[in-house]
Amino acid sequence: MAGASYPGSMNTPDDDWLRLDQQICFSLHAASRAFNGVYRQILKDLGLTYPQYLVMLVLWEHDELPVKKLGEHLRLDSGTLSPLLKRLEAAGLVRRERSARDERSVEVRLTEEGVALRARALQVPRRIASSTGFGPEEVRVLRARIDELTTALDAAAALAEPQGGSPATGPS
Amino acid sequence: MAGASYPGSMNTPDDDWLRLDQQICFSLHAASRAFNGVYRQILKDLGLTYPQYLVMLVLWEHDELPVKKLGEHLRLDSGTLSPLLKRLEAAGLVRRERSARDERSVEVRLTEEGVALRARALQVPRRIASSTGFGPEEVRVLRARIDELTTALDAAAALAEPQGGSPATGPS
DNA sequence: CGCCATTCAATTGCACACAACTGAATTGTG
DNA sequence: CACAATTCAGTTGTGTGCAATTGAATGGCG
Repeated sequence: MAGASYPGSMNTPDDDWLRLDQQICFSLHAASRAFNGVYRQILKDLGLTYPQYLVMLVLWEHDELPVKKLGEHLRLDSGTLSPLLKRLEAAGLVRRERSARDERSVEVRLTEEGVALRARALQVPRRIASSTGFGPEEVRVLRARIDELTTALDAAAALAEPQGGSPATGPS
Repeated sequence: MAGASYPGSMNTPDDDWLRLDQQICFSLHAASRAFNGVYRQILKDLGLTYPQYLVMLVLWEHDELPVKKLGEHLRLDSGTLSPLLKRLEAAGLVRRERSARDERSVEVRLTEEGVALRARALQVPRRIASSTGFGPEEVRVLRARIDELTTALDAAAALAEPQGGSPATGPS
């Protein structure tokens, strides 16, 4: 237990880090929820939640996909996707059927209704964009920056977690 | 097909917006969860979740605060904070007591244990920062950009939602 | 062929987030 | 003072998100 002594330290004190930390992690947290809130309002017309919309975006591009692949696109696991997909199925937007070739896998496929919904969804991005006041180019730049962050964070998480890698810093 | 062309307009077509929308909203969603994942690992030692950590950050700065004020700092409502605070209380980190001056209000106050936890939390921001690989300046720039986004989104949500202020009724 | 590890989706348990509502306390108004 | 509107924390219900487990199906290996 290192007794911290710091009163006159010239290094960035831990206290300041704690404040800075609050700002970046809180900023992203708040931004995510703000986005969620705007999407919630706009998607209400379509009867979709924000994560359900994300799933539909993927399906509109792929039309048919096993749950596993869907999870890879969205970085979500079956614990999240299974109940979500059941709701989409109950809403009549998708159909789920076990693959004939591999009985473990479940194929998710759009219904006609699900395909048709895309036409109404085409307005969503424009309404979102006008909410942000950002242009296409600004959006692109910001997205690239955020993706860098995500990539770095995922890499760090992968180093700390799995059975293969032993963290040098044990919990003590 | 849906290839509606806008003769004289260089506007981004709906299809492109949909694709771009997929990327930006997914990016932010993924980044938020990636952050959550990294914090989860680091905070496990402290016995805190990420939102609980955010609450503690505020309390370490204010020491005593009514639930309402806490919610304003974090943009969270009592539906989220009440159970969260009960868990922090069960963990012995905070105490909740009805205000004497206003019986509607509940004052949240750190216990000695809660205050003491701050010393262990001082390492967290450094570990997060190293996970991102971003320097302080990069973090500042990105944060500013994200905050712009949040501000714009909140403003848009406020216009669309409230009871009195329908867009038509809005002040010109 | 039989056995075992792996791969899937689904389920369970816990913790947010948020809308909608409840109920108690306070404030504003006459 | 009485009464209605407002403020505040708490509760309920729905929908993620994730860790851990379950159970069926598959593939590899001898």
